[in-house]
Amino acid sequence: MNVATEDYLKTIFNLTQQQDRAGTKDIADRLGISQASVTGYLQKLAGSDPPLILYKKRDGASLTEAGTRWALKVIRNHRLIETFLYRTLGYSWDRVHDEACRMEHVISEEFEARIAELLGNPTHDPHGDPIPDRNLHMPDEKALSLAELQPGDVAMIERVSDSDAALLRYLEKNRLVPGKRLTVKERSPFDQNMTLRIHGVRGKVVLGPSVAQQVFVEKEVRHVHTAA
Amino acid sequence: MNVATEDYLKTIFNLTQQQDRAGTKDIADRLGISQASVTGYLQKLAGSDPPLILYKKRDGASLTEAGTRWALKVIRNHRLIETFLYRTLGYSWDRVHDEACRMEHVISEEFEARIAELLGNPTHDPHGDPIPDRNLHMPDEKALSLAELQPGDVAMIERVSDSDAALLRYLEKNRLVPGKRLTVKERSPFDQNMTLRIHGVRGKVVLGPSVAQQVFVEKEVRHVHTAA
DNA sequence: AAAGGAAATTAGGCATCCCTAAGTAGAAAG
DNA sequence: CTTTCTACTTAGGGATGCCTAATTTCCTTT
Ligand SMILES: [Mn+2]
Ligand SMILES: [Mn+2]
Ligand SMILES: [Mn+2]
Ligand SMILES: [Mn+2]
Repeated sequence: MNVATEDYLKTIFNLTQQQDRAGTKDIADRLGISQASVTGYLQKLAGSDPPLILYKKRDGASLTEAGTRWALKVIRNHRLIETFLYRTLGYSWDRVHDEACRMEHVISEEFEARIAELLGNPTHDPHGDPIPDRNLHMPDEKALSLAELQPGDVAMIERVSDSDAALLRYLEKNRLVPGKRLTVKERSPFDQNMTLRIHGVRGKVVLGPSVAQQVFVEKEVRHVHTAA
Repeated sequence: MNVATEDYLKTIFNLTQQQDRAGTKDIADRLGISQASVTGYLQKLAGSDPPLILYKKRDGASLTEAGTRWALKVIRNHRLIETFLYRTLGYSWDRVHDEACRMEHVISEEFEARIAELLGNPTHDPHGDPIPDRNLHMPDEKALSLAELQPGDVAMIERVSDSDAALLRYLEKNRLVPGKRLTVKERSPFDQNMTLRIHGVRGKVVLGPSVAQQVFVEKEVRHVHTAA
């Protein structure tokens, strides 16, 4: 229906995956607009019928049932489009986000259904983010960041943050893509740099904490060798 | 860049294919907005830098060089998207227009280039309209309407008007699609109804003039049998 | 308890793109 | 030549979604 509303809902959804409420400043930062504009728009979204968000002055916003449904619809569009651009049109994974962020607001349900079909109803986008299904169900995204691992940990890359194109190019160059397994070799106590071995790839990779925080993993349970 | 501007330019382009200037009322009718709004917007388009249209009070609008280029870009997007929806996603030809009219404003040049490539640089959209090439060259659309044919004429359907979905469904049901050859059998002098035989299809089709006017053909030169 | 600072809000305003109502210009008809 | 009709323009205004500047609230620090 409406580009601004959809981008607000999507942003609030993403923010409330980690915290329980989305603050005015965080929303403003993500959307690249002023805090004052956000305040005004939040009031509007809370006052619409049906209300799309719960909003208490000075306490941020969270989505209502209606808002969540709408957000998931946009997120499904976004991630399906990204997958389509990547797989069918041959886009590189750092170029799909902006295109999807514009297209997600204009495609019809027919378009959505047809690309989902064409792609075989994919469950994850190129960055590893889960795609809500037709009924808008989406598995919980576990949020264990690579930065939280310790030396000796083995993990599989699940997904990476997709908003910074330069970061995506950097990650791809270093083979830090969803599906790859890795072992944490070292962790510097001073700058928090991590040294990794990526399985099936020669050499080691050293990552600063700002990068490691943007990569999310599933940790493998290590075999425990206790002396019997 | 801008949805409103692009739809105005596209509309003016289409109108000036037949007349030399696009009138305020015609533009208003096509865009479904008031004449007053059109007047205001035409003034803006004429005053922009560079000017996108030539506009003289009470004398309608025509595109400048810059305006033509922009219009052709949007038309290329539109027709490529229609072709893509039709061929790759399996849309029916009466459903591609609205989707394309929304998407045409948001896709990047990369998207345009990639679907053109995927489709093998098509020269015509599903309705038979020519697609401007990469350099925005487009062959002249000849505008001989089926309604202008006489009994005995043989012609090939080149293109059909694509703005009315119900008409498109009707045409398809009667096999009046680009590429088909037909012979005009009769023409009623009272209501201008035409009776056609479509080659390779059983039976005859009777078309009223309002339908026949929306179908454009290339007439075949008939063999002339002169007594020597 | 007071000061400082970050986050949020209010106030006022601007650009865009549309509207209705009222008036004007020009062409066609009488 | 005058009336009438149509197309067109002007005037005035509304919704949307953003802005900056100023103020308020609340939390942290001292
Ligand atoms: Mn978006
Ligand atoms: Mn993504
Ligand atoms: Mn359009
Ligand atoms: Mn078409």
